[in-house]
Amino acid sequence: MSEKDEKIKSLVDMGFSEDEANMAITRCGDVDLWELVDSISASRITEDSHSRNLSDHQITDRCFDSFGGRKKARLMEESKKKRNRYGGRAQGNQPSLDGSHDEPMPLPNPMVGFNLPGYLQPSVTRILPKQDTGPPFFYYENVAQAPKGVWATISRFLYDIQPEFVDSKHLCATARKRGYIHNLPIENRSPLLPMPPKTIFEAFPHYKKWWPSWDLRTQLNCLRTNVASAKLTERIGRALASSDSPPARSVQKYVMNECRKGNLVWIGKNKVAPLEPEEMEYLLGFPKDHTRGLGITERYKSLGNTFQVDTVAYHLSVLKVMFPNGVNVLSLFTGIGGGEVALHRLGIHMKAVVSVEIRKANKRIFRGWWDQTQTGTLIEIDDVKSLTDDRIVSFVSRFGGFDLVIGGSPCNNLAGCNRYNRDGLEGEQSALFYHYFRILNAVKSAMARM
DNA sequence: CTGATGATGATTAGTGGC
DNA sequence: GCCACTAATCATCATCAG
Repeated sequence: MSEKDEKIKSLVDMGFSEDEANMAITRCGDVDLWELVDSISASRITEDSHSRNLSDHQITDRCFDSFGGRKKARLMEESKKKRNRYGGRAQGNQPSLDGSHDEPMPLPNPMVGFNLPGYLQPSVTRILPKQDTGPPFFYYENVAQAPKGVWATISRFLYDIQPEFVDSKHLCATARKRGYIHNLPIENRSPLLPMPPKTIFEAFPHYKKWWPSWDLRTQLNCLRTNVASAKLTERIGRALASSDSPPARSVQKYVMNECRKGNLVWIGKNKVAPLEPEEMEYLLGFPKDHTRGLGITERYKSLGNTFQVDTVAYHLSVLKVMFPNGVNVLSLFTGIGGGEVALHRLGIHMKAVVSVEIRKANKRIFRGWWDQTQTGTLIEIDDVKSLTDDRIVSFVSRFGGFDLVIGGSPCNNLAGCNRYNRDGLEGEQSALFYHYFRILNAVKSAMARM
């Protein structure tokens, strides 16, 4: 299969037609896949606004501002340069030859977003262009520590809105460094109450008993989808048992390294263990036993992939006064329903949720929670690829539009702990981001015609 | 066939000495 | 600036037991 054919196949997989793919390649030449997507989306929306009633000034302005002007100029600029994927390990910090470079997207330190409850930092004020404010509101999430250039690309697609990077360790006892791009107001936010504990001992007081004085951790690292093996925790136990008290520095170093990597806690003398699923549910802001009923492996996988509810709820809290009668939600990559749990805990009624989630285990958990706690309408869809523009128009018509489009697209090909397929935003799963983009634009477009 | 288990580095950013 | 070092990280695969 030629390179061109592969690109066409990828674009078709993303939900574009073969004609559109061919035209984009003709227009742009031999450029990266994401630039082709950009080009197709630009021409789609430009056509859309041409074929529509031109008295709709807001939409017309919006399209030409966002795509007709800036983006085309930028495409010409950037299509000249070759992008340097990680893979050439010999290249290191090689400066770009033509002088151009991706605009840097540094992660803030401390990673506290625009503001956080209880932090007396200067609260950021931001003014979004009118065309980027809702309706609909949207909320997009992914891992903060993605490969270079990924967040710059995501931000570019999502209307050049600056990501809000937040480490959930500032809100709860476990780290979770994530980037959020949204068009929600950022004033007058309010946290879920009660505020979750921020330290390991506050969250799990019984671990004090066996916690050695030389383990200085007060918070846990990011909860992931896998757990340390029993063999590993046994090795740690043996190393400590055959050591002095306190252990030699080299032993301490080995043990602490493994404890940090595996998020291990002290459950006995010289005995460490990974967290239980129930403890993860608690740290992440879910109700007790939210994922109960799945196998242990599935529970860890589902929990490792979800939102930290308090963090997301803090951002979504501004919706409460805006929608006293409830919201219609389009939920992409729903997972176990972190966004919905956040809305529920905020006391925001969900009139209807259209949920797209492909894993059966997640669907079962979410459906179970919904049936027990909600009275609104739930519509389940398996795959973002099958949520076509036509179906979106139909849903928008049926529900009178969506108030919130929320979702975090797959991080598989972005996450640092992936040894095998960390190939960036164009990776097999992470490329589904472009469906988030496509679907969001389809919703905006359909709602503009209401 | 399905689910549980155990083993498997690299890419980033930051720090501190020189 | 350069280099050694510390540190964190929504994962994947082969294999095994049932």
